Order: sequence, then C-alpha cells, then structure tokens
Amino acid sequence: MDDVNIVPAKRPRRPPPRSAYHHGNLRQALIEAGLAHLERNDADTLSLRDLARRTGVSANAVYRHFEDKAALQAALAAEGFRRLLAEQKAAAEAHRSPRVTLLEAGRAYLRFARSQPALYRLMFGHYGATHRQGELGEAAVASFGELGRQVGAAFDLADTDPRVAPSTVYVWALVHGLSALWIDGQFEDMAADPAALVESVVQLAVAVAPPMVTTSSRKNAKRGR
Amino acid sequence: MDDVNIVPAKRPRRPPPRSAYHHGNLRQALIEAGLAHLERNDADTLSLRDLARRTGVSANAVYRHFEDKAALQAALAAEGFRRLLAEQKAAAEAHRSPRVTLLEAGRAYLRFARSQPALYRLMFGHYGATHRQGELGEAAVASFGELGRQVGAAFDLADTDPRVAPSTVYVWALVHGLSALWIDGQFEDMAADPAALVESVVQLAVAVAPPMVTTSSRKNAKRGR
DNA sequence: GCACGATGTTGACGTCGTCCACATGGGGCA
DNA sequence: TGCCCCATGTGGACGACGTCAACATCGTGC
Repeated sequence: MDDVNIVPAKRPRRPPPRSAYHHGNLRQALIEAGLAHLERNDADTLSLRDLARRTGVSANAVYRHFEDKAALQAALAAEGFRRLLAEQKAAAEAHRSPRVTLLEAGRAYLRFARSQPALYRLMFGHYGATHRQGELGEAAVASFGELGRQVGAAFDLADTDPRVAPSTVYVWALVHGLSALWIDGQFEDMAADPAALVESVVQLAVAVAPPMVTTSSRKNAKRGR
Repeated sequence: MDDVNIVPAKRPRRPPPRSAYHHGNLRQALIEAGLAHLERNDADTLSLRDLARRTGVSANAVYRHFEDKAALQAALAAEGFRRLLAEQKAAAEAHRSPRVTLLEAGRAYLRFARSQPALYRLMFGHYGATHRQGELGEAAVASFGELGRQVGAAFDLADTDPRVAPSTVYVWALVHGLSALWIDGQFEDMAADPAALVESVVQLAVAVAPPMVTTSSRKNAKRGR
C-alpha cells in the first residue's frame, strides 16, 4: 500500500502529479478508490466511470492500467486476499499453541469477512475463474497456503501435503461457509445475536476437532504435489 | 410450476395467448426464461430487456409483474430454494437411517449447487437482504428448516430448536462453504479431481460427527422462539 | 534537444434499468 | 347484450454504464 513510492530503480522517482495531465500513479489510486468504494457499497455498484471520476481522471484512462472491468475487480480481490493473509498471520503470531493459533486465525477470518463484506464477496465471486493465473490466483493460494500451514501444525495429517489435505479444506469450507452465510444476512432472523450463534458454531467445531486425524486419507495420500 | 393453470376461482381460466397483445402468463414465462438463462450464463449477465425480448414482449412489460430487476432476481432465487428443498426431501425419502438421510441430503445439496452454479449464486447473493420478507425469505427458511429437521433426527440436540441449534448451522455452513468454494473454482488447481476432494471432506465430516451432541449449548439454549 | 512511447482526453456507440404517457382488449356490471 | 374499466402491454426517452477509435500531452532516453 505504501510501497507505492518505492520505485524500480530504472524509472526515476515519480513525484506527485507533476503535470495536471499525467496522474502519477493512477493504477494504485484507482485500486484505493475501489477499496474505499467497497467499504461503503455493494460489490455490484462498482463502476469504472465512477472510480475514474473520483480519481479526477477521464473514464478511458482506466484502460491504460486495466484491460477491462473484470481486471480491475481481480486486482481489488487480490488486494483483499493480501489483507486477509496479513490478518491470518497476525493471529498466528499472537499465540503459541497451534490449536489456539488455528482458532484465532479462524476468528480473524470471520472478522475480516464481517468488516469488509463487499470486498470479501468480490474475492470469492467468479472473477477468479477468469483471472486464476494472475496476481489474484497467487494471493488466494498464499492465503489458503497459510491456512494449510496452520492446520498442518495443529493436526496430524499423516504426511499429506497440508494444502491438499481434506482437513484443511474442511476447515476452510466451514469458516468460509460461516462467513458467507453471515454476510448474506442468513442468520439475521434466526438469532437475536448472530455473532453469538456463529461463535457457538466455532465452539462446536473446536469441541469436535481433537479426533481430526485423517486416518482414511493416509492410503490415497498423493505425496508431493 | 404447473400450478400455473390452477386459477383462483374468480378469474376464469386463462387460455393460451388469446391476443398477440396480452401475453397470458408473462410472469411465469419471464421466470422460466430467467432460469433458462442461468443454466447457461453467469448470474451477472441477466438482463431484463433480454428476458423480455426472449419472451416476445416489450422491455417495460416486465414492470407489470416485477417492481424492478432485484424483484425478478428474488423470484428466481426463491424458485431456486424451492427446487433445492425438493432435492433435500427426495434424498430424505430414499433412506431410512437419519444419519444416512442427512449424508445423502448433503450430497444432494452439493449436487444441486454444482448443477446450477449461477442460480445457486443468485440464491445466496445479497438479494435476500432486500427481499427477506417476501417469497424468497419463505423459501429459504423452508429449505433451512428441512435441514434442521434432518439434523434434529440424526443427533441429540438436547431439546434445542433444531432451526437455531449450532449443530444445524454447523452442517449448513460446511455444506454451503464446500459448495461455494467448489463453484468458484477454488479446488480446480488444488486437486486433479475436485469431486473426489469434496467427497473426502464429506467423509471426514461424517467420521467426526458421532460426538456431535451439543452439550455446551444446553445451558444457554433459548427455549421456544 | 528531439522524437517516441506511455499516459490521458474527447467523442461516439450500443446496452442497460427505469420513467412517463398512451394503447389494447376482456370481464364484470348495467 | 353491450359498454366501460383497469390490468396488461407498447413506445419513446433519459441518464449511466463498459468499451472502442482517434487524438493530445509530456518526460525520458538517445
């Protein structure tokens, strides 16, 4: 976010909007405007023209930095995964026991989704399908990889790669499902306090966790990759 | 779907497009066109004008039957929940043991999401937020209620209302998370056979299930409501 | 010191959701 | 039996959107 001013050595420092014509760092400015928009609005209200307007630039300038709207959305989603990863790691650093680490990382995940619902929805929209091999794919894999590392530390995965272990996918699906349902307001008329309901589900998952050793997955564990 | 021809007694039977002017049953025709569209296209490509065109009617005719686009989407989502419910019930009828019933219903749920990804996404988009108290809300609650019934039959919920029991939400979140991640292609580059990965997670959930008696939830179980 | 390529601008096109005024015609009542 | 009403559908328009093509601007590298 603030590595904007660290330049790649060949292209000398780009001082703030030198002329009123060339913006300076439009790409980053557009992404920030997009993130700001998503903090207050639904994901489907995002508009290239609006972002350009807000950045004080013509509508078509956007196309110098993003192939199309989907590319901008993918960039926003990628930034979302990077921020999510940061929270996952922060949760991991604050605790010693691998089990507690995993629990707190899960809670951090839920907190992230709740605090940035529109961004979260964008991250898991179908945009990944078209931009899987770009920075979006990398950022998503990094986030999921961290989860795998944490699950691997907390449970005996019988030398399965944590990233493809059923246990990891299990945890991911549970936390993602909880996040998605919560965000979509599905718990709103189910419980007076949705947060308490979610926490009780988390507790249930923890209570059920101990025997979570993948015995059956040992046989068909694809080693390596 | 075919109760279209059962008329409310006061308004005599509505024979097929009597004049070329008045359509006959435009509302249903639009919904069917929408469902057909969602079988082949992403949810965000859905357009009122296109549906009207396909139904052989002017763009504005739609507004005689739906307040706006969101209302049409809500109607489609509601129909989705009704179909999902039908599959859940079908799975329940085919098996005796409550545990097996729940397992098969879960698999049916996953199958539904996989076979109708765009519709499924619409059902869990944020459209519910604005149309919670309409037919969408009712259909969603009915589907979730069926899940609660099945969970209640399969586990000892300690006299908690199954619809608000952590166990039910737990199962729902897990299956929904699995569906959503699968649909969004998140398993695509994780496993050669995503379906097998998902099944292994389901197996893991089943293996972990037996002790799933909500002991802690007994204390703060809000009775009734 | 100049030309060139990266960056932005202007204008236009087709599509979309939605509003308004108006057309149509079938069923309930006289 | 016939007429009128109102649910239903039409036509045209508006502003916003994503995107394309042609053109303008400018700072850097030779």
